[in-house]
Order: sequence, then structure tokens, then C-alpha cells
Amino acid sequence: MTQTLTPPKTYNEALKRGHYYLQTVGFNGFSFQDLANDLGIRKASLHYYFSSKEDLGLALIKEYEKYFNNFTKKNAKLPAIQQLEAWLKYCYGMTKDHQKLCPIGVLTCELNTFSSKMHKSLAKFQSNQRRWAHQTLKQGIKEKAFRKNLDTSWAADIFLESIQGGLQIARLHKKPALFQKTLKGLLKSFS
Amino acid sequence: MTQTLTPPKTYNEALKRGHYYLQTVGFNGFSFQDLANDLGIRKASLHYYFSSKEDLGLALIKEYEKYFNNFTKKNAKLPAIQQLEAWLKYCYGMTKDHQKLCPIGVLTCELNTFSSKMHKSLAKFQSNQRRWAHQTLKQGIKEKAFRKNLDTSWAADIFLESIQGGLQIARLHKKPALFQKTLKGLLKSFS
DNA sequence: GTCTATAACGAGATAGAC
DNA sequence: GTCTATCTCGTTATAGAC
Repeated sequence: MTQTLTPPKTYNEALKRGHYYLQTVGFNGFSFQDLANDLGIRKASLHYYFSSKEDLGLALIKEYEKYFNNFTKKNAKLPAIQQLEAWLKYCYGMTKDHQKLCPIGVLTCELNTFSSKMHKSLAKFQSNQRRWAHQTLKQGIKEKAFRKNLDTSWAADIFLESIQGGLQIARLHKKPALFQKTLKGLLKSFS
Repeated sequence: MTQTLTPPKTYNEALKRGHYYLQTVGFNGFSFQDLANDLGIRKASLHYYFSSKEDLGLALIKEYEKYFNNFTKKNAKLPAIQQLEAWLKYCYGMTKDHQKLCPIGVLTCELNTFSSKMHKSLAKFQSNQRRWAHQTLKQGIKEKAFRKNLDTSWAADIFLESIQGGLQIARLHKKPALFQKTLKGLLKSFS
């Protein structure tokens, strides 16, 4: 009925294309012009939604985190190993979708070109993922999916780091199967 | 005596600073102007050495590979585990040196903004590293440093991918120790 | 081998009309 | 909410003097 109920279509489309570019060419690899072309509007119009590029960057990270939180909530009742496998499946999908990378990996490479606000936002997001991985791995031990003496703190870190690096190497050699093999093997080594 | 014997000081300095920038802000994160400022010359002068930025990029990768080949040759007679540990030590040093990243990781994130020439050069470099890791891991089994049934193909991939991702996460949280812990743990898990 | 000067372009950002 | 128009700046790259 009122304008607050109508969905901000342009805003959402911009975020969607922003995510695409971020994961394929990096945050510094695309411009307002690129987004504007895709949306069929002028780049000046984008400043109505995002006052600056940093503003866009913060919105993109926030959106990623929203998706991630939704994902973990949706799968919270599954056995731990299935939760971790579901995340791997989602990441594996990136290798087939324009060889996208993990956004955290991309942004970390560009980190020194960002403001501290974006830096902090990204670090918080990664800590969030790390907390989930750690807790899920601990749950997996209780469920006997992983060995009792597994160092879950270490496992959480290497799991997330390997996803990042694995997606990057898979892109380099155009070999999605490489990601699959490495990460499945890592999960198996936790047993 | 002749000019071919005098070292091309400017050229080498440019490569050195190029490496620094590549690993701290990415290849697209610095300009000829940055290099020129550091060297105390005009940016136009750099085109005497590098006809284009792509040309500079190719030279930087070639230089990395030269260093790597030298490194492996130098340590070739050490036990396998010491060779791998030496490489980890070198990478760990990056975390303390302006939080540098693995150049392959950085360049892979920016890959879609590069020419196919640079893409191929980078892929070849990574394959070279992968071959070394694989062969060294196999040697480590013979030397009883790693378990007999270790999947060395898998181990080589996860080793290199974790280095990449590990350096990135260490930068994000400004925690060099994180890299150390993850990678030492991985190597130990191969036993 | 380094310089000045300049071309050609694309970036982020803003003012103000509609 | 989207537009035109414009500003300012930084980028790669080239021509030609010294």
C-alpha cells in the first residue's frame, strides 16, 4: 500500500550484480558504471542507494552475512557432518557459477585498499563463520562423526582456509573437481 | 666492463617494489606512479623497462618462479619434512613482513582482469609448486616422516591451498600465529 | 636511461532538473 | 527515483627532447 511495502527492486538488483562482480573480478574490479549498465540506469542513480562505493561494499558484506546466518539456521537441526557437507556443496556450486570465489578470500586480498570500517565488518563476518564451524565440529564429535581427539579449533580454521584457497586454485586450473577432492578429503581426515 | 655487466639497478628495484605492492595491495592495487615515486624517477621512465603493465606482471611472476626454483634447489638434499617446513617458515615470514600474502592467491583473485598470457604464466607457476610439493611428500613417505597410506596427491593440494588461505586469514585478523598453528597442524596430520 | 608533456580514458562523486 | 551535466582525479601509454 505504501512505498515502504514495495520492494526496492533496483537496490536488490544492484546488490545481486555487486555480489557477482565481487566474486568474479573483485571489489576493486568493477565500477558503478558496470552496475548501472547491467541495471539499465545511469551510474549517478546508484548514488541514491549507495552514497559511496564503501557504502556499497558494506551493504554487500552485510548481505553475505545475512545469507550465511540464514543458511546455518536452516540447517541447524541436521547432523553436524551434513551441515558441513551442505556448506561445501554450496561452495562447490561457486566453482560451476562463473568460477566464483569465496568473498572473504577476495576481500582479504584487497584488504589494504579498504577503510577500517570495511575491514572490521569483514573480520566480524569471518569470525561468525569460524564460530559456526567450530561449534559444528564439536557437535560432530558428540555425534561420533569425527574422532574424539580432533582439535576442533584447528579443524575449524583449516576447513575455512582450505575452502578459500581451494576455490582459488580450482579457478586457476579451471578444475571444479579439484575443490571437491580436496575438501571432501579434509572432512574425511577428521574422522 | 661493458654495459651488459652493469646491473640494471632500476629494473631490479622496480621488480622488488612491484613484489611488495603485489603482495600487500594486489597487482591492480598499485600503479606505475607508485613505483616511480619509490624509485625517485618519473613513471614514463618505467616504460623503458616494461612496455605495459602486463609486461611488468609477467616479469614479476617470472621472478617469483625463479626464487621458488632456487629455493627448492637449495634445499633439495634435506629430508622432505625439513624442506616443507622451510617453505612454511618462508611463508610465515610473510605474515610478519607487512602481512604479505601468497602472490598466487592474490593473482588468482584478480585473474579475470588479466590477459590469458598472465593466466597461463600463473597456472604454470602453481603447477610447478604443486609438482614440488607432491614429489617432496612422496619422498617424505619413503623417509618414514609421513604415514604410508597418505594420499600425496591430495596432501599436495591441501598443503598449498591452506598456505594461501591461511595467509589471508592471518592478515584479516592480524594473527600471524594463526597461520603457524594451522599449517604446522596440517603437516603433523600427515604422519 | 630519464625527462617533459600530453593524449585518451575511466573512476568516484555531486548539483540540480524532472 | 532517475536523469543530465560536470568536476576532479588517477590510470596506462606514447612522442619526442635531452
